[in-house]
Amino acid sequence: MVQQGEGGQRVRLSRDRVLQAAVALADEIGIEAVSMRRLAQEVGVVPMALYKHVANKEELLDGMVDLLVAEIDPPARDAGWKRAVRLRVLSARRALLRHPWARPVLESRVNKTPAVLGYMDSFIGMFLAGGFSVDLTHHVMHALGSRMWGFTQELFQEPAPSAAEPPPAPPPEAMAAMLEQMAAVYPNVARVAMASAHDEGSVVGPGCDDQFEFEFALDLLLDGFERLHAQGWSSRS
Amino acid sequence: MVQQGEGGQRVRLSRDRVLQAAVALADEIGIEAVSMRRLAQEVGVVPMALYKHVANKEELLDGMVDLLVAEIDPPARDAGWKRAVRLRVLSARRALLRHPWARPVLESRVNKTPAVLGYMDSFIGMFLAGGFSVDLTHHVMHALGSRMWGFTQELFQEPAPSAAEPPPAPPPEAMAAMLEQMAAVYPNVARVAMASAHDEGSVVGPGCDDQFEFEFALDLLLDGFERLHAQGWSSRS
DNA sequence: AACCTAGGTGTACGGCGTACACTTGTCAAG
DNA sequence: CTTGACAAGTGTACGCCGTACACCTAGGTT
Repeated sequence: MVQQGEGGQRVRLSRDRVLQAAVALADEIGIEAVSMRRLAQEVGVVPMALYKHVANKEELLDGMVDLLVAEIDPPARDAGWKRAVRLRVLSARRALLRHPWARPVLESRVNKTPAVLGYMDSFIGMFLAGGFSVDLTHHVMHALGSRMWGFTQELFQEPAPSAAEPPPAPPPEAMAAMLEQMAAVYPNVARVAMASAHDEGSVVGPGCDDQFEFEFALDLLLDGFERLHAQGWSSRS
Repeated sequence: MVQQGEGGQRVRLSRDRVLQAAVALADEIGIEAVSMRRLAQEVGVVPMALYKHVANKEELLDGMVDLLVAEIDPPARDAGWKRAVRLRVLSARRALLRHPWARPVLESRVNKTPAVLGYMDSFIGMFLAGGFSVDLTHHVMHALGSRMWGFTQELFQEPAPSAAEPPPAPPPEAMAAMLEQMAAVYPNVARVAMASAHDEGSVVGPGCDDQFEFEFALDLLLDGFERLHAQGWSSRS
């Protein structure tokens, strides 16, 4: 995977090539396995060479987020605030699903880059353009929270696909016993887990449609926003 | 801080003492500074000694979460589902605010301990007891997402209080210039930031009431849930 | 031809989690 | 009181990590 020119001569590194490579690598092996050393190896260079292009690992991660943000569609024009917000969030979500590393990285970021601020700015702009008061817009952005980025803290997230293979699935009869025991100790969890599993034929496993859940909550919030907006809600009241 | 008995003799370690110490240490120095080595030093023992009480660092973090969960109040009795859920979430939030390390740790957890499952089970139970269908309960739990734990992904989280002191605040006139420039590039961000800052007299900084934002979004969701419940909503429709 | 400098190298340091072989302290049975 | 077993604590070591710092080197400018 070492990047080389025709005659074996090195291709010059650049900040952009470093960031692109980092994104590709994280897509491939997972963010927790991306180290400066591993990335350097990937671009065919000694680890310290990377530091000529990014100040440190934090800045590398910031740069990766910037690349992600660039994948999110701009706001739809003439669509009405609600539809525009919905479309954009779903676009963000698509970008996020293409890059599984992005969620934890976004969560960990503390300093906002210009690209991130730009995204937030234009996001806020959609509400303001829709006639929302500055006040309501503010609270509504908080209410959206991470949904602005196309994700929510998942209740049950399946363990990340890692190089280490998971323990072998227990045999079906043991599984049934486990389920029974589970139902005894956590009856409520069992009830909703069973119900959603039933609907799709899968006995266990996620058994619920991530995208559906996401849109369910998103629409619930958007409908709430609409109601508040219509009744001229303000935070001093 | 080495734990010793009267005559200087060691106090026996135990899993519980390890976990308690880990929580206290994380409260004090921040979770990112808690290492097995640092924790061992805190309890007056060599690092490897900890492994006689927890299998590895992951299990240590799981144990810390369990301690946190134990701080959350049980569901209120005879309060109606909405009030019960609201009270409980706010109790979780209080626990979370006492332990700033908990949010990132909760986010990173992948295997649910019995204590966590127990919390979720009784949480789900509040909706079922309120007459919610299993189906609606399922989606409603997803909609709550991390709010069940008393937090949401923050839009602007202030940098964690770390040992390293932050760069000195720029002089006020430079600040004004920065704000002006910011307003030019990110007009919408500037508008909502200004407005919320204005209300509280603080020129900049968070300038918005975390608790208020949290309750705003929580109530928006709960009201949405109520509406769906009242109209007998079901996911197949 | 001489020089400058941006980009790439090599070595090293202090941290991390934890495997593995060991000593030590405690307590129950003989 | 002795003994021996087992749990608790120790010491050393390995392979990772991010990155400071001094150095070399290839290209382009003068």
